[in-house]
Amino acid sequence: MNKAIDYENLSKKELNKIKKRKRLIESAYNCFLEKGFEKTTIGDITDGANVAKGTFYLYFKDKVQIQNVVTLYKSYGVIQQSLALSRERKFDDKTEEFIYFLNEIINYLENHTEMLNTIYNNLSKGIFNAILYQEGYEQERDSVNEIVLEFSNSFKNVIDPGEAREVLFIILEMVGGVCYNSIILNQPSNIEDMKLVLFKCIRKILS
Amino acid sequence: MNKAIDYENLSKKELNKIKKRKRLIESAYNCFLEKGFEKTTIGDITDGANVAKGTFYLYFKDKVQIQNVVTLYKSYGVIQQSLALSRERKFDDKTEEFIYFLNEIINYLENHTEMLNTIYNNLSKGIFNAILYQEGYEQERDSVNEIVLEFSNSFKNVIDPGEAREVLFIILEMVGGVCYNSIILNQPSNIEDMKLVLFKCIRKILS
Amino acid sequence: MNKAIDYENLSKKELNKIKKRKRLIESAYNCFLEKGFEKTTIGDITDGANVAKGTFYLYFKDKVQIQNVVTLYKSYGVIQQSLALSRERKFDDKTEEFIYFLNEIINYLENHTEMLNTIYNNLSKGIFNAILYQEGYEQERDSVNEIVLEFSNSFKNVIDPGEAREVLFIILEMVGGVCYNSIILNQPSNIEDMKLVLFKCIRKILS
Amino acid sequence: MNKAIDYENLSKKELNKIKKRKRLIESAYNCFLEKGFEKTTIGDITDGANVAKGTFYLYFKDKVQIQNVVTLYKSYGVIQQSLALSRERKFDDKTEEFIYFLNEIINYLENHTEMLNTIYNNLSKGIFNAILYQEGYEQERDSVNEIVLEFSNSFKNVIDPGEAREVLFIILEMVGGVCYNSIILNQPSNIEDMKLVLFKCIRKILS
DNA sequence: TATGAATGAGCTTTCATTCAT
DNA sequence: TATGAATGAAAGCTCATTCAT
Repeated sequence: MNKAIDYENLSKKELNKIKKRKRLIESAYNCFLEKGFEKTTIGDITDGANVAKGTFYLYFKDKVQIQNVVTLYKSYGVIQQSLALSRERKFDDKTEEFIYFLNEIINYLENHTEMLNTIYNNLSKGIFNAILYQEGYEQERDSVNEIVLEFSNSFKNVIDPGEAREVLFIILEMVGGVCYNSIILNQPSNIEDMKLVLFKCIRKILS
Repeated sequence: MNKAIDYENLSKKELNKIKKRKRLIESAYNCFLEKGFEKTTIGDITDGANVAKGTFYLYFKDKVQIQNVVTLYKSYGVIQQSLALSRERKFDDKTEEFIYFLNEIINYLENHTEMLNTIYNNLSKGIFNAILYQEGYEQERDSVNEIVLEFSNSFKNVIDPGEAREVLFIILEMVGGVCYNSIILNQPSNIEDMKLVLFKCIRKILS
Repeated sequence: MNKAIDYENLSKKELNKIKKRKRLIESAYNCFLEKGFEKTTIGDITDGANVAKGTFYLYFKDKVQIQNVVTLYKSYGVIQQSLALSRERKFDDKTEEFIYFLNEIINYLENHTEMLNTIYNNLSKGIFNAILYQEGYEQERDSVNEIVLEFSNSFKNVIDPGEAREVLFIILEMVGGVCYNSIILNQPSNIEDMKLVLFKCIRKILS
Repeated sequence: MNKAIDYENLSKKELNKIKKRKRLIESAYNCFLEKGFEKTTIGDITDGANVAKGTFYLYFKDKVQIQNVVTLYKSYGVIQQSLALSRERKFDDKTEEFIYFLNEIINYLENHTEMLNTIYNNLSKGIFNAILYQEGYEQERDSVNEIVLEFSNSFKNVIDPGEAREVLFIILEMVGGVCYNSIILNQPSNIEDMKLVLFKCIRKILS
């Protein structure tokens, strides 16, 4: 069982907390999209989530933390979706499945530049980096661990399981950096050209 | 005489005001680059310009106005520089000189994406649009008028001088829009491809 | 039951809020009397009420709003007091009781010209007019509604209950206008002469 | 010669200063009537007088001083006008002429309650009191001295010329106080009743 | 846990007053 | 004298954060 959170054994109370946290994250995401990070007040977020202002601080330290979580949360959504699509295809080769999975992430971001502009102009703060290892991101860390485990298992023959986590993060950081610079800034060149090189590198890493 | 402001006949006092205004604009530009628009306070701007807080309001109505002026000001800088480069080349053909001038603007923006990201993600608010005709932008308007005059003279045989201003603004708005969407968003395609089409259109307008 | 606010069923917290609001109103009243409206700062009001400056804005939108409420509040006090005195007399005739009530209001204002000068030179803004129907005056509106109800019941035989509110306000506006002009400006003549005519009119309305 | 200021021997420059001062006073008067004392800024006053802001401080110490001067100035205007009317009548009896003069002042104030409400709710600060003897009111003092001199001459048989000034001021203060309280506050009774008593007192003083 | 009233630091803005020219 | 640019104290108002209930 690789579920980090065993939803079936959670009490009603605990489920309620998780739901409330999710409502806060969704509300924050909508507010950030609508009015931007600075113009969004804690009151806006709690109003949108239908909770009292004080409740916010039971779930998040401050506005910066929920911004990070929103980024992580939305990143995680993209990754989950891309993962599902790659599994559907029932690849024989794990490497090709993984490349397909990365390609789906990139496609998604290409088609959702509004995410790259509002939330993901902090893409480097997202799932791909060190925030995860700080306090206050326990729940997100659990979610990410599932993916790490799957990656580790898939490539246990080529990647030392003790280093699988690091390799995955290096790869995702590469993807994230390339997406932001290429899609948003067109630097150093367009995303199609970048993908060719990127995937060549990744294939080498996984061989 | 196409100088809008006759700097040589200005009193010391008037020169001082222009300098102080420039200091405020430069300070605001630096602050916006460093901390972003929202995080920048009026105090930050006046500190950086070495003037008292109240002084800000002698020159600008509020933070939004100085942001617009910063954009205009920096735009104007780019345009001046591009204009100088195109003159240096001593073109025989006015159209080719103008195209070269536009190309230099585009090159500059390609190489200064930080400007496109901080100031110029409001490119449409810049030199290319209607803010100029509102109150509070008198000085900027003067600067822009010089360029309009030169354009009008260069193409008086093909463009009705009474419409020269409008034509120039249409062209600059085309350039501005293309730069923002192509360089920043890579939409609809990369800037090299866009330039070919863009210049073809402009040549037709000026023939 | 004609109590708009059921004080007995209020939680301690709600009672506290009502008390705090009252303290702010009393403090504002004292400040306005002492230093006048313009010279009074929000800080003066909150200092006098022993609360933090920010707290003011939990109860009132701005200084103009609390001024209106002070006027309403003090008006309401006068009306309550006059109402009590008229009930004490145990009139058989409702009209005479009502005239007596109005007379008490006028007597009070004659003897408290300082109120007419500080607060009530905006008498027309007081209980007698449309502010009550704007947002932000909910609590005052409740208080006034009690009086309307009593009036409506007393004269249900001569005044259509659906119009009782309007009739009462017309009468009070007459009284307010007459008091201000006659007591303060002695226009068109002194208050004793005015009262005779005024009460004659009102008796006709209620017959 | 009872002219305090010899206008014919003034240089053009000095006349100009007097005119400028008058413009400031008139502008202040208009502003105070329009927006009230507090809401009026020094800038409003100097704009209305067509002078620079700094110029204000060459003529007046601050806003309070010009308010006093406006009061004095306007008071002086009323007194001059009333004086002219009383002279026109060519009374034989100096006392009756003086009473007539006072009556004209009162009539004027009755018919210009807007002055009593804006400027003259500080009537006691006006011509009738001690401000005159402070610094910064030299020009106004000169104007008042003319009137004192005339009064002193008229009643030199009944009033010790060394006390004439004081007696006149006592009488004017009586008149001022009565006007304000009776016209504005209707206290202790209406102005017609008050006048009878007032004039009886004054006749005794001058007999 | 959840609430929302209370707080006060910190921001924007105004304007009386000064002072170099 | 006259000017008006410059100042900075002081006001209004917002909002992240705390804490008693």
